[in-house]
Amino acid sequence: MLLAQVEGFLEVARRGNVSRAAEAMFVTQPTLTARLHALERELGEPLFARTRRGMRLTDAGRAFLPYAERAMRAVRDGRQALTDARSASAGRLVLGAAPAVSTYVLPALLQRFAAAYPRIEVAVRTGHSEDVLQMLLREEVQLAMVRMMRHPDIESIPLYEEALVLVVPPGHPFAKRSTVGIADVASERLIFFDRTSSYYELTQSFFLSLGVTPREVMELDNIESAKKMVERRLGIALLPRTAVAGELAAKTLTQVAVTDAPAMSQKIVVIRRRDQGRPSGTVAAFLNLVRESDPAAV
Amino acid sequence: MLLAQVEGFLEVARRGNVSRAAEAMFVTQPTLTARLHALERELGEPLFARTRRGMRLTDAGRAFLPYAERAMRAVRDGRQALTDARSASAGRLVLGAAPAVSTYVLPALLQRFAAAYPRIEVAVRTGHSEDVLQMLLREEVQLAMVRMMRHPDIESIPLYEEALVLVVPPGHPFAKRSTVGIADVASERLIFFDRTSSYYELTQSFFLSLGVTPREVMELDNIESAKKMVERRLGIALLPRTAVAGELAAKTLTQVAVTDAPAMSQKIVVIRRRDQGRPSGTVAAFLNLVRESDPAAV
DNA sequence: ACGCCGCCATAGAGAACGTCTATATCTGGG
DNA sequence: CCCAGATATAGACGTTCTCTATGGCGGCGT
Repeated sequence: MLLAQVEGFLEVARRGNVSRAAEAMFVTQPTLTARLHALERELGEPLFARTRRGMRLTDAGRAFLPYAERAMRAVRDGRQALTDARSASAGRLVLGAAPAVSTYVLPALLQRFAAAYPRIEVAVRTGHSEDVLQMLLREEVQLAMVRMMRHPDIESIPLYEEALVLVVPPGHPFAKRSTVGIADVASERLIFFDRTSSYYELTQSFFLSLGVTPREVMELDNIESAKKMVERRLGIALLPRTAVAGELAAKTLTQVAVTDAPAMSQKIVVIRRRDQGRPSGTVAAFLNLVRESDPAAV
Repeated sequence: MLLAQVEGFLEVARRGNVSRAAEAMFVTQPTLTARLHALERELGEPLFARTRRGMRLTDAGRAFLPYAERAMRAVRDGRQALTDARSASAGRLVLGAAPAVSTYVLPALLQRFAAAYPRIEVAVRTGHSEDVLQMLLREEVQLAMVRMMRHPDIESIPLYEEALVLVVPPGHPFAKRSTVGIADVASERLIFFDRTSSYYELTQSFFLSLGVTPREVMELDNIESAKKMVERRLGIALLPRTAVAGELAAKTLTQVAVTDAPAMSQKIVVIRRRDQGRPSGTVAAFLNLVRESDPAAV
């Protein structure tokens, strides 16, 4: 069965006249007649009664009519759905994100995304990078923003570089010095966050590689609490730069450069299943927005 | 767009494998590949991501999937609806009927019809034959059971012959005589029914043609009341045979033959719009039942 | 490391069928 | 009595669909 036949059936049923229907469909009358005959042959029943005045539906035709309309509407809507998806004017996007990204980077990004694509519904699932990767592989999320990881089935798009910066409370002795050495840091009371996070490992290995044993004072399970501890002068901390941008601007925290320390940072990337072809629809829309974002603004 | 393409899309989406899907659809793999390519070309977007392991839906493919399913389901259901209609295993039938038919003939007919086709929904609209004809022409009913009428746009199928019979109460002088003459009848008190009915005209013209003026006693607007009047010995009546079959059997009324009267009867037919082709579905089912009915049983 | 197997894509030939123009057939109306 | 307007039919043409055979690419097992 051809959709052209179904369409012809509907057009003729509407107009009761093959010639006019053919004209409206930009085919000749014999063509449309042939389509109707083919459809009737396939269905094994005449759909029209031929009269001198034109074509009238038979009982069978009347019975088939609503289904034909439904089928054509489904195809039409399907085309429209693809157009919508292409222009990303509507749809749904499910993102995964590591906690730091979810808390400090995504809000601004999603604000702009929602402004650009108001009809796209967005959902975010947060978890450690490894967990989010699993979500992506299970196709529970379409995109994920996590620290760079290698996996054969994913491709990565660089997002930004997340540096760990040393923050101290205002008035701290370090705040007055333009720079401090790594040895200075190790002798301070340090505040760590989230032992299960990759940042924790990063920080630890950083000190270990320098043969320095940090004087751990406190360990919090989230960044926000760690910031508060520093603000209350309970210690100093190495925190992701994006997580303290607000406090630095508000001068409730002060950043101190560590001169002899290697750059402590990890790359944050957007990852995507490699087997889903070129991005399209809502996914492409989000990636475009990410790409055209001013990296400094992130 | 071809339905074969949509079907192929669904099959491949389900199995994630062109070769298996092709096998299931009884075509070769290159054929199915071509169908998918054609569909993607027409929609202007890849629906599948080709991987080493097979075919995976892209975002666009996922967006299109529900519409494809809907379209195929509509076509499948449409086919089924036609099959149902053909076997008349389900559907709807709207009948028109003259009052006498509706009251005395249809019940038995519909009882058997409902038994044979329990899933067919039946509606009956009653009116005088002329009005029912108009309903048929306006396609408010599919079939009508009325007295025989001529109209260029309808065709008639003989149903039965409705004779007017003379009925008298038991114990009436006529009841003891094997036959009565027309003159005897005219001198009795007669009960007529429904001045607007064709039976009324038929009866009147019958007497007039014989130069006899009936002594009208009573006129009721429905047959049922007329019967009651006769039973209460208020007169005798010429009534349709089907209307008094029950009373004759129960011996609450007695039929008397009128020897010198011409047959007073009219033909009851089933009529149908001529331009609706050969009957099918529920209509054909009803006509078949009518045709195979024992005429005596009506 | 090598070859085999399973995957989809491509090429080319042949058949099928969809579409066109032109014409036939029927019927009601002027 | 012919014409207008309806659908059906015939035959030629071209597209396109489907087939067989083959290619290319990776993974997996030996």
